[in-house]
Amino acid sequence: MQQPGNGPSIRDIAQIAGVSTATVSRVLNHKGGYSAETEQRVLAVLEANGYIGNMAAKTLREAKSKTIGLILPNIDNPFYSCLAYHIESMLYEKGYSLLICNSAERLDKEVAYFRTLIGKHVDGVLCASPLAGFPENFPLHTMPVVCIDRIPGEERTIPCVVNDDYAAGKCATEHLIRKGCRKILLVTFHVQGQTAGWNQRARGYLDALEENHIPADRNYILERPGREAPSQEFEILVRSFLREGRFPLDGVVGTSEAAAIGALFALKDRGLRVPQDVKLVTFDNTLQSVLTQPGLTSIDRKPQLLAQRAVELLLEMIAGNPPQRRIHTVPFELVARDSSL
Amino acid sequence: MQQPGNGPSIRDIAQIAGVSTATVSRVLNHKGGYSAETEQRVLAVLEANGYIGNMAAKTLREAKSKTIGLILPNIDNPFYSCLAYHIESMLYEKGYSLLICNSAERLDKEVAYFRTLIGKHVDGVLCASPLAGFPENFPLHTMPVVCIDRIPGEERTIPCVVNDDYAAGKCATEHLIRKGCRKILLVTFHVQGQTAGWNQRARGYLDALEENHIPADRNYILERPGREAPSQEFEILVRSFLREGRFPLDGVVGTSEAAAIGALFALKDRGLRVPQDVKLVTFDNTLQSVLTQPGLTSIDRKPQLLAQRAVELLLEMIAGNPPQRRIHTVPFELVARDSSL
DNA sequence: ATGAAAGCGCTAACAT
DNA sequence: ATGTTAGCGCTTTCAT
Repeated sequence: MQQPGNGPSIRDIAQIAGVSTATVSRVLNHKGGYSAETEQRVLAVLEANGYIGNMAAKTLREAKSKTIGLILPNIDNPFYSCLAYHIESMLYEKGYSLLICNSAERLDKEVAYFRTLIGKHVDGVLCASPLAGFPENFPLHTMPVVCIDRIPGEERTIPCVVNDDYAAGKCATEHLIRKGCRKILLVTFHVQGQTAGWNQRARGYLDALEENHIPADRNYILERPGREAPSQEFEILVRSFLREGRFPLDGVVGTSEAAAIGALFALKDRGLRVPQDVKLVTFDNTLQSVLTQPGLTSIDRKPQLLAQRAVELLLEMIAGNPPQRRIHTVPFELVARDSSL
Repeated sequence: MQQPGNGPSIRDIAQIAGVSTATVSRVLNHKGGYSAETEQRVLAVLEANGYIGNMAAKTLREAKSKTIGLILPNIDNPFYSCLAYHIESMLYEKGYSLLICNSAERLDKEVAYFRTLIGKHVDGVLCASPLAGFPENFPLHTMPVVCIDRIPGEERTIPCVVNDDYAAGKCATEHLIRKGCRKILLVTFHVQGQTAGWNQRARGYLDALEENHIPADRNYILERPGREAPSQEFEILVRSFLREGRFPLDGVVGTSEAAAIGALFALKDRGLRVPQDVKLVTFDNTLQSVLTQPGLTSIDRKPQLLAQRAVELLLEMIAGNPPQRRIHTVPFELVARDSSL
């Protein structure tokens, strides 16, 4: 079979340089054990013939591929594309390629991708997904895996890098309370089968209310299934909440940008002014939060830091050093904008 | 060396099933030449032992990897992440994985990635980049390549899928003229060394003016180098244009969302109302165009169609059918919003 | 219908 | 310092 790009193989190079394949291999991998003169000659032949190593052969031999898999629910969501951007950037510097696996929130796709990744001998997997619902006997633990932004169920011992979602939910809610809000709506998504962030954010919301002696009310929690629902879905939810007219409202916490944007559009449509009538806080702080009018006060989850910690952790694991802790927390920051003035 | 996931190899399976590796391979690949009984037995053993094929071995043997490379300037730009989303989705259905290569507009990174892709024996490359400035002798043509959204220089015979950027630039400008604009600013980015879209869009802008007997004025063309400049860069450009105060203005064509958003912010800052004082048209029509106030009239470039045509074309080439035409044009559509009311 | 064996390009253990 | 060679897991040709 052909060499990639129809170029020369290590054997061709060896022949031209008048050495053995072993020597070429040693030079290629800086293993030492050759004279400076030989090195020069081999290097020159390599260069002159445009040698490109056959990674398949190398992977077959060494069982590593210099490739990392990234599983995420939706690359077209600005939060995840930002995460992917930083992950790619860091991995590139370390000589790794990135296989993108868009799970589209489908378990079957996620499982299938994981099998593919194993088959391709990736050196590790970064997973912005809870890994919930995998078959009992699935060989998840035969490879370094780090979860981002999701905490897999306790039965798994997979390390993860997350924000303190409980604290973030509390922080967002307290911000509104500090601004004088008392009737605060929580607009959130709902993901099955995980110890998920949203849950923690909702807990933070509830505790913030309680600590400030504001009675919680089930009617003030709007939930929609699925991580990646478009804002229109949330807009419908909030519209119907407003239509009933039974519930006074002066604040909204959206646990995703889609949730907050949906709420914003519903409020505007209803003639409610933000922030004068209703104040709004959201999560993720992507460019979207800057573009709306008013700009959205948003919990910045520091995607670059999440990416950095996750990559560091994964590379450590690949190097053979198991992580000390299971859960790694990255700080967040509330960025105040006009929506909660 | 180990099998991926420490699972069984084809030899283990053969042994357990009491057949030869050749037979297992034949069953795996539905090649025929075995009894129904044998098939059942092998299939059962495969299943029972959680066999996962070693793609490295297969790739080494067959010189194909069921993997496609995608080179793009910035995965965190909503237009490209949308493109990536659709490409991934279609390729997944066809059994391919996607290697993401974020060139960050750096030629060195692009070249390095291309070498890596060759080494990994990818079956083809999709490239949202002009492939300009590659070394003369670079083995670009040893692999199926399709360009998206960029037309590589004439010296290359690489097929591409694009919009008619000239027509789109003209369309955007004519839309403003039809709305009564006569003093129209073009805010655009500038990419070196290519027969680039922006160029065509600018040409369309100029021709639209000419055909409507509006004199073109070099002062009304604001250019910024680089495909991926943030909106702030364009905002600065437009601010200084407005600050001079020498130029009456009633319309702006931004050839990217960043350009238009920068312009919008600069106009607002200057106290100019959109669309009453100045009307605005942009390109790309991502969610961003919906979020600003007012919503932006935008040229929808149909990223899903671009992705679809590009993937189809590439898969055809991989199947051994060279494309009939070099340039494949995908329609665009102007979506009117409040910014040009 | 099935098996034996060669070989894809590379690395590493074992010569020398 | 350098060469020889086995073998990673797979497909395929050639036997039978």
